[in-house]
Amino acid sequence: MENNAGKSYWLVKSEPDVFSYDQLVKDGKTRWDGVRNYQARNNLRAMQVGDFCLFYHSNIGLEVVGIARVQHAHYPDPTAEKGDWSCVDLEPYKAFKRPVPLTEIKSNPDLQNIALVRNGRLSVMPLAFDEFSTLLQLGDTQL
DNA sequence: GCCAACGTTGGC
DNA sequence: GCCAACGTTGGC
Repeated sequence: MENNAGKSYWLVKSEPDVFSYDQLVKDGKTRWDGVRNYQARNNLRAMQVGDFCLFYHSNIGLEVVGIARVQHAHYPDPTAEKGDWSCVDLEPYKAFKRPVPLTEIKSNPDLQNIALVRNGRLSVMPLAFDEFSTLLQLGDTQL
């Protein structure tokens, strides 16, 4: 494995009927825009190029389906007509061999602190390295 | 389709 | 600065 020192780990949500992980793979890259929540925005602003970002399907699927990577650090969100909003660019990194359902995350004692469990509404959230690793294991996937 | 949780707005 | 009302998100 390459040297991952200093990297941060994240999880982003997307409704797959709006934008799925498969679509990200097809497109090769996407602008993660439209975030209108300060906490989520601040998380976007903390992302650095090369950070890993788990991709969760909300509403439909309810599972973590893959890994994306920050391809471009934050810049002003061009879709924002007013206000101080940011976006980043993400690229696909690797699909999970096995999607990890929310039910499994909720029942795993090591994953009780992530915002997916604690605050169901936050769309961009940090993950501790241990949480990231646990999710990768559950997804039968390695970096 | 319902509703709980959360964030934002606006009156006072 | 408080808090009620409202809108949105997202699981169920």
